[in-house]
Amino acid sequence: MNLSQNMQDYLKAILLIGRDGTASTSDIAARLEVSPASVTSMIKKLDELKLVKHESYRGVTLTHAGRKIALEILRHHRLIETYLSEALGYGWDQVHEEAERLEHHISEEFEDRISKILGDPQYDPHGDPIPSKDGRIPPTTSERLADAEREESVIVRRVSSHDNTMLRLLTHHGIGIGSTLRIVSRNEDVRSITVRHQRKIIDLSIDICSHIFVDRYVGTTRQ
Amino acid sequence: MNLSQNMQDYLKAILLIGRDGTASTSDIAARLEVSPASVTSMIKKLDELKLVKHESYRGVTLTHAGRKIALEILRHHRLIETYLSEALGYGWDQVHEEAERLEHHISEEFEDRISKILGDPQYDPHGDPIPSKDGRIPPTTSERLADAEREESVIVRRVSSHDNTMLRLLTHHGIGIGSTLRIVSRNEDVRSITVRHQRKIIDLSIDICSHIFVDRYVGTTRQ
DNA sequence: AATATAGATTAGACGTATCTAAATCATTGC
DNA sequence: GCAATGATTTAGATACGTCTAATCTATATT
Repeated sequence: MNLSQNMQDYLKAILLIGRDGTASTSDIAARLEVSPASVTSMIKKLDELKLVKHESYRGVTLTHAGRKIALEILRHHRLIETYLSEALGYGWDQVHEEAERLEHHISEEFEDRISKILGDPQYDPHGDPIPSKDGRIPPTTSERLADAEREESVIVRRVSSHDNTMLRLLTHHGIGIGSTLRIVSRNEDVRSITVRHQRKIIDLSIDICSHIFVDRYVGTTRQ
Repeated sequence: MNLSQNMQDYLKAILLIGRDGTASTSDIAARLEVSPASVTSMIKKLDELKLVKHESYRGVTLTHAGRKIALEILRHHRLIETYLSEALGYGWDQVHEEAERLEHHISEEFEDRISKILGDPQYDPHGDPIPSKDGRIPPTTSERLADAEREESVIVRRVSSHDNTMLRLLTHHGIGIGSTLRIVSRNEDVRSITVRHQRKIIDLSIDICSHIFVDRYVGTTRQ
């Protein structure tokens, strides 16, 4: 089964859209930055290949075979991001674009070797889970910093954005995966949250906070 | 200037064909395993982009701009091969295919980082020269083991083949880049050369020997 | 229940890269 | 100097992935 890079991208997009397994044409179009018409025609081909199930006007879901391929590409992506970060010294704001291209072109050999060198990591530099070879996805928090209460302490587990500016802003404040933050105040009027991080007081927009996933701090940490 | 992967492959092929700068349609077709007709139509496009100069029925040469791109791709290829070999533990018989795909998809950032990590190497795992960023090609020998005389001693500098079987055969005999060989006899009748390598007597076909480039041994070695 | 609207699909086109078959050119042998 | 041969180019077709414009469907509103 040799799929084009584009087909792989469609499958990955459908996987990542989530919506309890179903993706709409416009979801996919927005994500891949193509027209809805292009999505429809590609969906048709993927349906014929039994990689997705398409119900006209109702959305599309991955079949088992399609999901398997999507997970493999996602694994490639996140392993590559991790490798770029750990082995080549890339910043977490630089890894996405490079991985986006390379994910389609590495061999299984390459995948296995970098995974092994990295110690078979379960999370990438953004805290996103790396699917295992057999398609299992490590657990993740779905609590958003945006929903945290005043006086709470949280640990940053995942930043679900590939927006370089946002990532660099966090880096600038010294905030990364594993950072502990204390919520000083919620400023609903200006749509921001003030946090304390290593003695520094930082004001983060709700927009940013909704991309930051956290564990409530309870004295233990997940490695 | 955003070139398709295919266009890059054509430029690289023209560069590698050598023939004092000129490549014929059939040379390129053979190398890329496409029909001569496909080559003609691609050449036409590259000519319009001023990347090659095409004289109908007479062959094609790279322009300065085209050569620059071809050298960049070649640099990618050989750096990647070197990286796979040095950092990821690939054998020299495994690196070509992987590099062939990846060379089109790495960023300049990636190129720079792996080059630096490797100490800006000048030769890849097969001994082929890695073009520098400014397009210079390190020197190489053009003396073939196939032309060496009885009683001579030589040092293997380059193996100009990506044939896995051939490379594995050499590995099996412990022969690699830098190996010293003594020519025991030339066996013109059976088209082979017998060499001594670390006390072992090895019989190599002329076919293989014509892919092995050597320095005559004069007591000093090139690093 | 009828209609307005948002979303999805179809129709028809374009650009890229490939192919086969047919035609053309260049060279070499006689 | 011409014919034969081999290489090259042209012509016309196919497959892929994209687009815009037009049409159709589902659903929410009144």
